[in-house]
Amino acid sequence: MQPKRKLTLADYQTLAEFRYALRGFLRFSEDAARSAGLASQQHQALLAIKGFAAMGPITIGHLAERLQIRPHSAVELVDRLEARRLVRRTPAPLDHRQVHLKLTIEGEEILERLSASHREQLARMEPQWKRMLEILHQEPPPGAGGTGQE
Amino acid sequence: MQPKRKLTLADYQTLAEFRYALRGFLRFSEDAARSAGLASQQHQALLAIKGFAAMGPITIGHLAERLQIRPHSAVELVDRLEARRLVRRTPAPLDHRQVHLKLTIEGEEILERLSASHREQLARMEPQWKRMLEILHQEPPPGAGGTGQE
DNA sequence: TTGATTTATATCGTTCTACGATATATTTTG
DNA sequence: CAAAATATATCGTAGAACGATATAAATCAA
Repeated sequence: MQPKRKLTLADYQTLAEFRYALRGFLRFSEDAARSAGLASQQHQALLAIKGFAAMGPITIGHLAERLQIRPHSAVELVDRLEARRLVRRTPAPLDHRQVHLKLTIEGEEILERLSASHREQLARMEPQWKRMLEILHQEPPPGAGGTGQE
Repeated sequence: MQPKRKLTLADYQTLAEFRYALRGFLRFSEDAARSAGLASQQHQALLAIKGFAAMGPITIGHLAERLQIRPHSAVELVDRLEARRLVRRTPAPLDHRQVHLKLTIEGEEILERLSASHREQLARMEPQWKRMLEILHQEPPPGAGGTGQE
């Protein structure tokens, strides 16, 4: 359970840089969603519904799993999306407890715009992220752990 | 401003997979922070303070920039951290408007534990993330865009 | 130096999202 | 058919960030 080696200042810096990059992406995404009139989680829900489509219509429970939230939180999220006419609930024919979710035309349109800009942004960020992930992955050679400062 | 090519179902799936992986990491991080008795943002603030240390003591304003939040939100975050004795404010000697932030011993200890587990988790996730980022980066050849399912 | 402007931090009230606890409807099990 | 399990829904609460605004310190203009 103990870490294999002591963390150096450089390790903290790398972790902090990674978080900074992550925050940068999340802010981009949040701003993009807000520009489209959505909360970030609403955008992510649209994407999860659309991305699941190939496996059949998604239920509230599956949506919750994809977003890593509790099912009853997904209920509330879908409530908001349905109020904005971006998603529609349909009772599942086989199991009447379940609800199937489907994007409306408007939901599809908003998601398409957001997905296009996200794909571009992720492509832009890819080299930086890759570099940071590699640094985090590899163990530095012994004696090479310094502060890296000055 | 228009996307270069139409998004395929596979594109949505890849974007959704990427978000799913991201959510997975964020949930891991949130759970880890919660286990240490912290909110996720509190953990991220500790990391940002520590990671900035090589560039000198961090101010509220710099912390806000690193976390991509407004300065007055950083104030509130630091309020909570100081209440838990994880961070201490010190008036900046040169500019008395500024405040310098420093981790307490307890703050250092908690951060060290969390950073070690995060480094391991990121190393675990690295291959998957790298793969997804590459897929998002490269343009698929024309006619190759399918659903990718089954 | 003094007064105006800018910068850094702080305070207040509000909003959003997720949560725990709980409820209802439907399916499955015995 | 009754009991247990599953899926979705409702209600009240809490945490974090925000906009608007306030205060203190530094800088600039003349």
